[in-house]
Amino acid sequence: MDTDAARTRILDAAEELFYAQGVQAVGMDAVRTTAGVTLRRLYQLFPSKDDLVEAYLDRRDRRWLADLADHVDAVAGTPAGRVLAVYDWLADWFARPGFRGCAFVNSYGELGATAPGVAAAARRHKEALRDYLTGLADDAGGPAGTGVRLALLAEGAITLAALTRTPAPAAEAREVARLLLTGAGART
Amino acid sequence: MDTDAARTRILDAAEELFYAQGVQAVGMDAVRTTAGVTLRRLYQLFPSKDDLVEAYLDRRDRRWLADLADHVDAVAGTPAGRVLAVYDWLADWFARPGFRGCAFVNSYGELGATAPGVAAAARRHKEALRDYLTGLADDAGGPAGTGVRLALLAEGAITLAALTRTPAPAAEAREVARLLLTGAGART
DNA sequence: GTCGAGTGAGAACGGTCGTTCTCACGACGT
DNA sequence: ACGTCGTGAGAACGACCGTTCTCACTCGAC
Repeated sequence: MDTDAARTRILDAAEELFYAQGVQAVGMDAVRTTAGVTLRRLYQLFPSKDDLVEAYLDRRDRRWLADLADHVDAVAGTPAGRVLAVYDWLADWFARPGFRGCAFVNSYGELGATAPGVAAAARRHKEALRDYLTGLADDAGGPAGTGVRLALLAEGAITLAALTRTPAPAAEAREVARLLLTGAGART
Repeated sequence: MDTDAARTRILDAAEELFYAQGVQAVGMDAVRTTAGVTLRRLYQLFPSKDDLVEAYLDRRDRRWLADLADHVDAVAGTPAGRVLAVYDWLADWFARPGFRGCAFVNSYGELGATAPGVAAAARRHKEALRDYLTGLADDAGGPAGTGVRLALLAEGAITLAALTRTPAPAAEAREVARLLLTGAGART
């Protein structure tokens, strides 16, 4: 098995286990077993668990935002429709088996106080989401500040969907987002 | 020292340490030292760490909601003003030193997958908040479903305030809440 | 064929954590 | 005064975790 394949398998295993159980609940041995690589190889590619955790978050950040953007781009609707498509995608995500909230929020709560790299990764992720939503809001002609409010709604929906174990918060957030775009102050 | 005083000191220490550093990062020995009780006493009152964690969450749930309700009750305004006071209180909370997001969300991310008691406590807390906000929304004459949307906004604000380390999300959430109460569909 | 470098598999190590045990001491009933 | 029971302080125990080491083995270079 070449290096790239091993890297991918390790990151796949880490993501599956860390997301489902929390970082601290998963030992390096479990990652090794799930990935099917040797412990030596694991430490060659990721010299410490911290490195592996940050690599896991980095890859998930890129993939999550790319998946979201792909879904939005697949919607050939009005700019406002593209904004609402964000919450449809969230609803899909919430309904997927194994959904357990935002990996970054979870990791931040668990490790943010002691691992600066984790805290920074979580911040970067949320900033990227806010910037993306701000772009969509601007395209849709929403009033200034709509982007951060859309992010607020998405964030609340993710957390509440995780805790209540239903995708319903996505629809609620979508409805409020619709109000923000078409309501007082907005040029529809 | 009598039993009640020891209980209080232990819960104070547990809350301070668990909230600041995460549950798994704090050993029972650290709780003992901070509380100034003997290890034997600690285990007499809380037979396992799980018990201590659940007691910590239970007490925090009650106190947090009571503090919020106290602040809302201290506002002698209109019913809609009482709703908005929730977000003013959140802004206060976000600005307090040591603020690190919602203790329940943090604990859920860390332990929810393996500790059913923690997951249940987090769910109960969020349900209680949603019910409280629904009551306020009904008093203010908001349309049906406003309560859960207010909860959505509060949740997003808490998470984003923790990650961005600014109290600004509270003001954003307040503004959207105002829109929900006075905007389309609402009987002002 | 022989040598050497790298690999696979897992044992080993140092540290920490949750929990329990030891043991000397002090308060209290008689 | 004396025995007894509960307490305080901390050592001890078993388990686990992150990380490193050992060692037999494979495979390519000369």
